[in-house]
Amino acid sequence: MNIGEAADASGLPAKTIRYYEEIGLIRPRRDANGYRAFAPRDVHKLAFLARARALGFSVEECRALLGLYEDETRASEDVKRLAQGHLARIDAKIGELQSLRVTLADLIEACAGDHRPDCPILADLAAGAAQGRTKGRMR
Amino acid sequence: MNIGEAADASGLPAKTIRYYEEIGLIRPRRDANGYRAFAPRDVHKLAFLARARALGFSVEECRALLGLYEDETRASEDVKRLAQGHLARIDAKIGELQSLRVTLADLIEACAGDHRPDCPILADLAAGAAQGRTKGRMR
DNA sequence: ATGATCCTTCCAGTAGATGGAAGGTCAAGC
DNA sequence: GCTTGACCTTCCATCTACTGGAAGGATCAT
Repeated sequence: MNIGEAADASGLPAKTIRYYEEIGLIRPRRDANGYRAFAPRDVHKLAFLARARALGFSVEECRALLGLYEDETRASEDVKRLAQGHLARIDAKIGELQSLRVTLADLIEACAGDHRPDCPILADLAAGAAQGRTKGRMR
Repeated sequence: MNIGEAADASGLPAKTIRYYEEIGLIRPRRDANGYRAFAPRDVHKLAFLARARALGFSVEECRALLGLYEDETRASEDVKRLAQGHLARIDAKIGELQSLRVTLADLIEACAGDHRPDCPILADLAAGAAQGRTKGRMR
């Protein structure tokens, strides 16, 4: 199976597959002509990686997950811990974004959005660094 | 005012300030010795940038915002449009993360997290690429 | 044989900094 | 006057996770 087929089968672009080989996530053997030859097992790993990346795991986390996946003697505890760490980061990110969202939505609402120059958004950016938030929300 | 002071005053690391100069966001003048000399106006711009970046605007959006801020004849409409675009991207990102969060939390909950190798998380990653989701949630 | 479509490697670029090396400058203290 | 240390300067490398493209070899269909 050449890289094109492996790409179709795994859902990853060929470029990405080459990159994953470069960083040592997979090691497909090579045909006599130098072409990469993907065994079903390789394609399976690629699909695993694609799914793990889609769930937001970092490439290094994916490496660890793949290692655990291939280790018959793994403890599910290790997998769970890894996933929990990732979940915690996602939650942190969501919280961060929701906080931004509130501030930004307030500012947008306060802005007339017409042809005049007066703008609470710019006013906040200019003053906000000092401390002022819209609507005087201060801690 | 040297870069160290400007950094303290604006809340941005000196490295970042140099970077912002490099990409043309600010143009502090130079003292005879080659040191950057920050006028209050420069520091104000840096603080503006720090706040805008903290709100998640991209550097290019910050450039545009700074341009609007300095343009007395701006229309608040333009600022608002920019901010609305950013808000939309934040909302999209939040949605994406929340979706990941649900899947991941389900998987984590299903995982015993003990010393045994059986693990629904790995099972999902291995099979998930095909289509299976935990709890058979399919569209 | 020829052209299209594969495949290969290698280099560069993306965003937004950050770290570090090598070296110039300045103010204080002795 | 000289050293020490805290500044400052530039330049280059590194990070994440790819992606784009150039140059060239291999394969396939006609």
